[in-house]
Amino acid sequence: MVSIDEVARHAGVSTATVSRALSGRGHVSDSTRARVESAAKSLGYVVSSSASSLASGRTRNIGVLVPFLDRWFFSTVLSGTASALMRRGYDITLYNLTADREQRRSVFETFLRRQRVDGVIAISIELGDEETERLRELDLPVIAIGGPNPRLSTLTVDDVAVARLATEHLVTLGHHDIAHIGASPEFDIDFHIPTHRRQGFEQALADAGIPARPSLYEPADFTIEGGFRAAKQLLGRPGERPTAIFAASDEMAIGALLAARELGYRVPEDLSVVGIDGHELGEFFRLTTVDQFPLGQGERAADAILDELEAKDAGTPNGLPGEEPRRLPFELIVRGTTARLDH
Amino acid sequence: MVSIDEVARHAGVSTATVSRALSGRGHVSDSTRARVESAAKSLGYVVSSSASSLASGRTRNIGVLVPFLDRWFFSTVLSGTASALMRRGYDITLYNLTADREQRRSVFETFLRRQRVDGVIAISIELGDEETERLRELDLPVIAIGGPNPRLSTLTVDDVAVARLATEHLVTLGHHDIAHIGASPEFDIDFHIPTHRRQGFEQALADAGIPARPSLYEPADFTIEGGFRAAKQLLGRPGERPTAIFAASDEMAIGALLAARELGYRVPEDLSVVGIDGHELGEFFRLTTVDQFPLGQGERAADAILDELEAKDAGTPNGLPGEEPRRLPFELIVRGTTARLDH
DNA sequence: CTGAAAGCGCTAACAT
DNA sequence: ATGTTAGCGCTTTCAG
Repeated sequence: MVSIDEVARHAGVSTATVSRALSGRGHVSDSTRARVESAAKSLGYVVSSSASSLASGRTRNIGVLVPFLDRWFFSTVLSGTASALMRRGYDITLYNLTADREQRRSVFETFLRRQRVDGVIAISIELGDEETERLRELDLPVIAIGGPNPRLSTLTVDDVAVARLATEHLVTLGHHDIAHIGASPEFDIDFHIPTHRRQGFEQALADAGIPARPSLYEPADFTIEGGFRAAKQLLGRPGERPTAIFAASDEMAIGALLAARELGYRVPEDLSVVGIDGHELGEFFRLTTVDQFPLGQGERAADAILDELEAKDAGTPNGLPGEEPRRLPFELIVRGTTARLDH
Repeated sequence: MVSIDEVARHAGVSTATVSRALSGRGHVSDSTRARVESAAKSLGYVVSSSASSLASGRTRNIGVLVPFLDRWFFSTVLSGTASALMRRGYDITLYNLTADREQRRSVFETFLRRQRVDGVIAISIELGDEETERLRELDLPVIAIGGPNPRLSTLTVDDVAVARLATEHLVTLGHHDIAHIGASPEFDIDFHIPTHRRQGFEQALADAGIPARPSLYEPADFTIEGGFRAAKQLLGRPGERPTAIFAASDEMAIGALLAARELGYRVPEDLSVVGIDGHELGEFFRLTTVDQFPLGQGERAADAILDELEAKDAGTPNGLPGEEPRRLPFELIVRGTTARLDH
């Protein structure tokens, strides 16, 4: 591998000048810079990241924590993050937090402490107090998508408001008998999103003066299959039948659509269905949803952390932890699975 | 950040001994090792990756190239790779090759040359000659999933055989009028998988003495929506109608299933459908498919590269490039979308 | 089995 | 604007 002295020799300058010319830190005359750059290019020189990191303390690398790699939502956010980071010349090292507690611990106690990264982005991770503390001890910029977590900088979408919006849409269309597919009321309180979405659903009903009916709740696990099963229950059992279904994720909404179709219900004539997320399949299924722009979330997190890094570098730190959570946008997308209730 | 001398001081030994005790390279008495380990643990010491890499030339980090992050197949392979690497203490830095040619170039010319990784795994990337050459110049172990590429170590599934197997299944069930959804014959030859699958399909038909019929080919783009559209064409237009559909991916097969249902065909009574891949939704849709175990592919690639690294380290390099491509397993999974043709 | 010391390849004062 | 030089925090001979 060609090293910096070789470039220096070819350009007829010192290694310090090569470093300055190539990194853009410190002044170098235009003519020397040109000479250095051409020498570097012709030799195929690229700065060694470990040598540079060791000397400068900067790695040009961001650690990204994800809970799942193979689920649409997370991989889409990650995709946004990856492209934004790469655009700005940063590498990304990926930490996939698995169910294995021991392995998860090791990410916080070992992997992240190798001084391999300049900052950390945590994508929709439900962080324990200890984990949050480990992150803070890193003394690195951290951006969490999700939360809000008062001890970290967060980008968060207001899940209560999102669910309220979806439900209000149904109410506006005249629906009263609206079922809920998502977290059961006694759901694990560690995982907040499903609970928030249920709360938003209930708020919208309450605002409209519609009493909640336990028989219209059906728990499911956020997959297509889970939504399918839940909808089968809701639509198949005798007694009160909903005219609309609120599904706490698009995947479950799609499952519900499939179930309705299989039972012979026409959507949206006999049944309206609304989801949440902005899933890529939503368009195909003509699904009405509240889009939360996951790709954009990933990009924003990347930009936020790089901005913080640059500000820190320039000596004007912004984005202190503990600040107000930054709010992420969302939008109701009305497509073909919801319609006015026929009287 | 606590450094190695602190640990050395606490344990009452030299930094060299700390290094040896913690890395396991070179001999250290059991009692010293124990003292060092406890000092390290109590101080929360973790080796600095840049310092260690600079001194040793080893990074404990593998670069992973993927063409898409947000498509099921690739993110599943990646998931397998990530968990296997993490299990063995390796970090993974992710390079998402986008459509942007310039950015793609920069991955090969710059990002990968930063000496940040000990090896590279390329997941289903169609590498150009120049790119292959850049990879070889890195002088690092490289494993490509896909190919085969005679200039690289590859793990490849025999796509021709896979498609043949799926088609033979249909033939065995008595089908003659079998449609093909996938690459059109004049498809971009740069991207091999769709073409291989079409060839396997044709071989199976030829073996069974069934002439290929152009009207039973419908091109599609490997998405659910693409499969849906293609199946609508095949099943909706007047003239000869297939009794079975071979879809070159599970996603297209699922689209075809949905289209069939919408047109009122019963599956498998009126129409058999087979896919390829082993998609997570296959079970839900009762889809007959040829599974290629993407999670396992990712794990195998990780294990292969780590084995190569260890062998190299131990001075017994194996897995030279140019070797025979290692074959990946696949298996016909017969579920509910295929049945014997009714006469 | 352990310690001393010489780098690994770069960056960042400090000079000039 | 550029060069000199002292590290950055480890690993690895080389001695002992």
